[in-house]
Amino acid sequence: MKKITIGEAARQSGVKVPTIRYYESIGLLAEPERSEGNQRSYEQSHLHRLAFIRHARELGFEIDAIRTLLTLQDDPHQSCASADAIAKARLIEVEQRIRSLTALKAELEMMVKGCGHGRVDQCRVIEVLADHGECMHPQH
Amino acid sequence: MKKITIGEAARQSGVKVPTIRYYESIGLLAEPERSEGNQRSYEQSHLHRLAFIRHARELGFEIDAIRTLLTLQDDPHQSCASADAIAKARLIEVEQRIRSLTALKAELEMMVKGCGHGRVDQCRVIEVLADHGECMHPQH
DNA sequence: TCTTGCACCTCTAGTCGCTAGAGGATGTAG
DNA sequence: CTACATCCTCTAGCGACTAGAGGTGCAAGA
Repeated sequence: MKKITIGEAARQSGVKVPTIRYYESIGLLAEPERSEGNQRSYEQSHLHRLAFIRHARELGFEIDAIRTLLTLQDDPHQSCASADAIAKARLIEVEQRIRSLTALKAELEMMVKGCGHGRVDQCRVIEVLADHGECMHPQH
Repeated sequence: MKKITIGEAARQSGVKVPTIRYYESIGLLAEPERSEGNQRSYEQSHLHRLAFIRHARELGFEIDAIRTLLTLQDDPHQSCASADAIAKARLIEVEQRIRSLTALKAELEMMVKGCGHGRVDQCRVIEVLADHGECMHPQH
């Protein structure tokens, strides 16, 4: 068993050093052994954990959701209904976010296209912002 | 000139009372007159400002970008190149965000569809999170 | 062996854009 | 005159980190 330093763990997992310490401080990652000089010394299991966390964060899961997913992973005989529910909830969030961003994109495109690159008083960008009535999506 | 209280301003602008005070504190909204009893008393100009800010926030512009846009609006003879640049930058951000969310959506759909609703050890949700190699988009 | 220099340690405070709550003053309707 | 809503200021909290200060550990070269 070669010891894995926090820097090495960061390199292998793609999670930054301070973030690893932060995850430990909030109880998301188990405290590793320490070297004689008080430096953290990780096992492979920690690296798996970090990879899991990182992937989940990239998918936009919140820390609390990840906490739940991790406890589920630790008890493989449990029903995966909760995991399923968490993922479904996240999926709905993502779909909603995409819809709203798509509307914003359309509005921004109008603004940018309408900009005559002249003076501010003829600028669609400023104008649309100032007068929401001109906006394509007054419901927002 | 009837006086507009902060509550009334909040109702008309759709910006919450504490948020209005917050905008004032960071210098985004000019300090209004005060009543004898030290209560804020707004003018129409403040309401226009608030509407502008709110719309810009809904479009996802950052406070600093809004600060710039507001100073541009105050000087209508200036070139609107900066406004154009800010809006374009925001558009690019939004497009990027939509692309990445669309990828996440696909991955989440795979996870949810693959979940057999049984035990955790057969669950795609947990499995995909744990093993990034199974992920559709290993580049993220 | 000494020293250089990077990586590590803890701790606090800052980021963004609000939001919540305490504790008190003001304004208005009945 | 008394409720009661609304207002005031101030501080602290949110999530998920990130930055920096001030100090220690450790491996490699001279």
